[in-house]
Amino acid sequence: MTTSKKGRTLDGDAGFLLSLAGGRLIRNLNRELESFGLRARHYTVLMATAEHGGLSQRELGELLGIDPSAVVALVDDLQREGYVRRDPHPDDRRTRLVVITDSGRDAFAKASELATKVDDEALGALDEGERAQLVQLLRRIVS
Amino acid sequence: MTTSKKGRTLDGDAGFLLSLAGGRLIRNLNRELESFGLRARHYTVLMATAEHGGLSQRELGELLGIDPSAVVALVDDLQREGYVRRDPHPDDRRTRLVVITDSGRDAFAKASELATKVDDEALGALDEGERAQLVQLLRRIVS
DNA sequence: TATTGTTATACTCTATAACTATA
DNA sequence: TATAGTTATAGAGTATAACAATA
Repeated sequence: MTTSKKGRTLDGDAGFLLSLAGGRLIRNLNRELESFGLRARHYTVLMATAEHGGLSQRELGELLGIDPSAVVALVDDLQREGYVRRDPHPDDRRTRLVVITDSGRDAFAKASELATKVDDEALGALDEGERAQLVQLLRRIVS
Repeated sequence: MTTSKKGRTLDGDAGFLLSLAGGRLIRNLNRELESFGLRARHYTVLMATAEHGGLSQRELGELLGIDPSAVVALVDDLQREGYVRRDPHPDDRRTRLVVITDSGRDAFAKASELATKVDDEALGALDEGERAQLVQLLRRIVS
């Protein structure tokens, strides 16, 4: 077969493989977080606020790849649970800084354990070095 | 700081990075495929049927990580465009084999070029060897 | 009884536009 | 004029349950 209409294959398509793997991890994490009443998206917001104190909602959205309008609903949920606060920005009254609470840190620590379990299951086929390699490659793609 | 409530970080979370990268690639591909009237999902169905002749809808769904009920709508769309046929299974009258048409192969070839462009843009930070390495690692995760 | 394809349905996710209050 | 947050809304994606035809 020497025609040029070869196209691509499932197991060589990086985009397909990335979204297939990512989708699985999100579904599994959602299932684990169900007992918390949270979803994977809430977990990433907690992770971002635990890591960076006092992000604006705009910054949160950019960091996590979430639309600003969606950030509102996520922060609403977390605030209702007492996991984050919305503090006023000292210099700009339009901006609200999202700050994680102590209770939010507790929730994040517990959710992290579940997330680690999910990752370990999904990435079980890789050893430590390969896993670090994967994370490095992904980091360079998304940055 | 020696407390145990460290949790995880955004740039070390494989699940987060995978879904972030996968989401970007899908969005970019959807944008490119818009002129075709197709979405990324349709493209993966074409890819699967181009690669494996005569898959049942059940098999298609498993291969692509799509719910059987969603496969119905995708195949409907592609059949309406003349890109696939639903052939009867020779031995099982419940089953319908999804077969790509010549016109479907043409569409797939063109869509593949767009998908390659999208991948090249998204994975531009990686050289050929690193990209192959990434695909290999992903393949082991999803298999 | 179990399975394939299908329909209906509901819920989540994503994206856009419009509004408000501020800058 | 432009930006941060918000609201409303529509479209896409995902998941479940139920049904008909067939195994």
